[in-house]
Amino acid sequence: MLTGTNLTYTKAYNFRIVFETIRLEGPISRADIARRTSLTAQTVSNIVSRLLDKSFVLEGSKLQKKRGAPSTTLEVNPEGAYSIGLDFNRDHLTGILVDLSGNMKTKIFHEVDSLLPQQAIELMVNTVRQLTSSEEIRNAYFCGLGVGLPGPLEINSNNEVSNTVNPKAFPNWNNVPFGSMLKEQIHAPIFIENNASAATISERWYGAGKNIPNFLYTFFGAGLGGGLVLNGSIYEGHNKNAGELGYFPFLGEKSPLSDSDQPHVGEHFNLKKLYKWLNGYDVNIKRPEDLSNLYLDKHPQFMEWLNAGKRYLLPVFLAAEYMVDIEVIILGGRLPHIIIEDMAADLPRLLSGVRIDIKAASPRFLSGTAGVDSAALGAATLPIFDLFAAQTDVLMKSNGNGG
Amino acid sequence: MLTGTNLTYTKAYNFRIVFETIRLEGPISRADIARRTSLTAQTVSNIVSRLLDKSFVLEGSKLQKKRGAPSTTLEVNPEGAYSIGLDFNRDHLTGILVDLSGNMKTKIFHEVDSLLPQQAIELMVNTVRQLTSSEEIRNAYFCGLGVGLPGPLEINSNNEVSNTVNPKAFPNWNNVPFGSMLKEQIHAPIFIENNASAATISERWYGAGKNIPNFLYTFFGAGLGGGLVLNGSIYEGHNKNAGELGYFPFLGEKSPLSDSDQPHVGEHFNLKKLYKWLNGYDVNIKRPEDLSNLYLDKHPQFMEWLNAGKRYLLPVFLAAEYMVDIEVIILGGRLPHIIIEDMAADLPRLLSGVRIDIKAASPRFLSGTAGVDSAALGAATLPIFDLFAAQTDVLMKSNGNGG
DNA sequence: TTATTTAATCAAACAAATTGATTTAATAGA
DNA sequence: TCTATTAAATCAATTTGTTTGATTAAATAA
Repeated sequence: MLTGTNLTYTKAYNFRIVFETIRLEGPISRADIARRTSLTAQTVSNIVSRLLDKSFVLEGSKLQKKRGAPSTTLEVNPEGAYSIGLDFNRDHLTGILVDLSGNMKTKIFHEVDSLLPQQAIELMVNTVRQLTSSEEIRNAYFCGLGVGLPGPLEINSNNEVSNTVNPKAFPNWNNVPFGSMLKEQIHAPIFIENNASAATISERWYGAGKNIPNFLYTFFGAGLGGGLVLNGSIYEGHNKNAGELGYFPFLGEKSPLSDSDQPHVGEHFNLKKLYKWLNGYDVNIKRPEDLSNLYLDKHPQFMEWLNAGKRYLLPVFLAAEYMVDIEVIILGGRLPHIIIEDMAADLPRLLSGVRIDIKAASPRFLSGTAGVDSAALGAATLPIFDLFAAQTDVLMKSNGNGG
Repeated sequence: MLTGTNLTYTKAYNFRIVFETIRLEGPISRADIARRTSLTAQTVSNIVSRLLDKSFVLEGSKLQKKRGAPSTTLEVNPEGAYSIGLDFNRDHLTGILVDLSGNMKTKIFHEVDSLLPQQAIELMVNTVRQLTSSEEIRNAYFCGLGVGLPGPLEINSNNEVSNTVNPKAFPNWNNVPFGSMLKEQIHAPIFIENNASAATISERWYGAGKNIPNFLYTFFGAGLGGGLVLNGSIYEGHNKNAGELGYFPFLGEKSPLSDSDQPHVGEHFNLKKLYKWLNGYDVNIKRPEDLSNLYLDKHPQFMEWLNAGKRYLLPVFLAAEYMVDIEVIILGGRLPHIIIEDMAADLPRLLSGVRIDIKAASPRFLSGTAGVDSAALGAATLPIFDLFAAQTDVLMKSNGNGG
C-alpha cells in the first residue's frame, strides 16, 4: 500500500510522460516536450532517442518558429506496435487488430450462441492466430491481448474469471480458469476486463476523453454499464463496480421492460428485453444496428422506449454531478451512433429541468468516438494502456514496473 | 498537467512515505518500515535520521522478536509540530491548536453574528495570536494555519474567496481578498477550504478513515456537505463540488423544512431551518448540542425530522454505492455524537431495503471520530496534511515540492 | 561456546536527471 | 553581406538519492 519509489521508477514514468506528450500534442519538438513536462531538454532528448530506437515514435518535418535552429517534430509511429482486442458476449465474438494509434487494421466477427468456456477459448485462439498472421505484424512490437467480457467480473488470484452478475446468461462459466486457459496457448500479456471498463479506458486513451481527465462513460452494451475516469485514471471502486449504472433503481415510473422484483435502470437498456418488447409490437429486431431504421422512421414504440430511457437516466446523471462533480459525460457502446447523438443532444436540456441552478455548470455530454466496436477497441487498448499510460502507480515499487 | 519527475521528488515522496508508515503503524522499527515500503534499509535509515533531526519522530523502546539484534521502535513525536485550525461560520468562530498527532491542545470559542470581512479577519488574527502565545509552541515547528469556511468556495488566483452558494448568508463577502488579508498579518502557510472538505481531510488523516483509502464523508454542519476520498486522496471534482450532497433533490416525499422552489436534501439538514421548524412546536433550540436532549427524550417532532432525514439520505447513499462503489460511509460534523451514532447504526438496514441484492457488499457506515469540532480539526489538519501526506502529486514537478 | 539471525549503519558504487558547454542553424538588424 | 542573437539539440561533467556490499553489534538456538 504505502510503498516508496526510486530513480528506476522515475525513468519509467518519464518515459511514459514523454510518449504521452507526443501522442497527445504531436507533432511536437523535443524542446516543446521539455517545456510542457518540466523535464530538462537533455532528459527529453535521451528518452526520445529510446523511443526512436524502439520505433514507437517517428521524426517528422523540421519546424521553424521565429529565430534559432528549427526543431524536429516527433509523432507516434502507428506501426510501432500492435495489440489485439476481443469482445466476447453471448451472441458474438469480435476480434480486432489495432495499431499504436488506435486504428483498426483488421476485424473478425463471429456470431455465436452461448458457447461453453472450452469452445469460446478455441474460437478466441483461432481468431488471435488469424489476426496475427500477417508479416507486418510479426515484425512489429506486439503489446498483447485484451479480452472484454460482459458484466461485472471477479477475477481471482489464479486468473479464474467468474461472472458474478448474471450466471444465467453464462451457464457453466463460474470459476473458469479463463486467463490461464488462454495463456497456455497465447504467449503474450493477457488482460481481462469487463467490456464497459475496457471501453472506458479506450475512450480515455483514444477517444472523446483523450484530453478530459474526469468523466463518466456510459456504455450501452448488452445492458447498461459504464466507467468513471478520475484524475486521468479509471476508478474501479471497492468491488470493481464503480460506474455500474444499471444498478440504479427506478425512482419515478418503472420501465415496462422491467420484470424483476428489484426493478433497476439496467433492465430498460437490456437489448434482449428491448427486442422482445418490440416484438410484442410486431417489430423484428436482432442486432443493435437494426435500431437505426426504427429511429429514422420515428417508430412510436421505439421512440417511447428511447424517451423513457432518457428520463430514467436523469437521476443517474444527477448523481454523477452531485456526488463526483463530473465535468463530462460520454455516451457510447453498441447502440447506433445517431441514437447516441440524439441522447447527447437531448440530455442537457432534460437535465437542466431537474437540477438545481445554484450550481454554475452542468456536465457536458459527448458521444463516444469508438462506435459499435467500442468494446473490442476497449479490449485492444488494455495492453497498450498497460505499457504506455503515465499512471502514477508506475512510480510505486509495489507494481514491479521498474524496467 | 503531464509533468515529469526526478530524484529530488523521489526523496520528498519517500520522506512522506516513511513518516506515514510510522504514523499509521508505529511503534515500528526501521527494518519493518523497509519491509513495508519496499525501500532498502539504508534509505529508511537515512530518512529516519532526518525525521529524528527535525523531531518529527521519537525513538522508543527496543523490541525483541526471535533472534538477532533488537530493533529500536519509532513513533510520531506529538510535540514535533503544531498547527492551527479556524472554523468560521455566521454564528461562531472556533480556533484550535493541535499537535502533530492531532490532539487538541487549546480551544477558543467565539459566538459571533454575521461579521463583516474586516471584523472577521481581526478576530481570527487575535485568536491565532492567542493560540500561539505559549513558549512550548514557539519552540516547535509551526505548520501553518487552516481556515474552514461554510459552503462551496471559489478561491481565485489572487487568493480572493467568494462564497458562491449562499451570498445571502454572507453579505459583503463576495470577492474578498481573504487569503491575502490574513497573510498580511500572519506569516505562515495559510490554507482555506470549505469546512466539509477540511473535515473530510482530517477524518482521512486522523480519524475513522485513517486506514480506509476510499470513503464518502457526510458532514452535518450548518447544512449538509461532504467529501469524497478516493485512492487515499480527497477528490474535489471539476468545480470543487464533489460530495456536495445537499444538492440532491428529494426523490419521493419532500421535507416540510424545504421552502425553496428547487427543493433539495440540504434544506432538511439546514440547522437554522430545523431550529425554526422546531420552534413552531414550542421547542427552543440554539445550538446543535441542544439536540441531544431531544433525541434522548425521543421528542416526537425531532424524531420525525431524524427519521425523515434518514429516508432522504438513502438515494444519496445509493448513488455513492452505484456510482463510485464506495467502501465506507463516514458520518460526522456538528450534530451530537449520539445522533450520528443512531444514523450509522440504522442506515445499513434502511439501505438494504432499497438496494439491489445482486451486489455482494453494501457500504459500511462509521461515525466520525472528530465530534463537534470536526470542522476546526479539519482546518488544522490542512497545513499538516500539506507537509506530510504522501500524495502522489508530490512526485510531480508542477507542484514545486522538490525541497 | 559457537553458529546463526537480525538490526543498523558506514562506505563505495550506481543510475538517473541536471548543469554547463558546444555545435548547428536559423533570423533580425546594422 | 556581415554580425549578433536566438533557439534546438547533444556531448561531457556533475550532482544526488538510492542501492549494494561490508561491517559491527546484539540477541537467540543449538
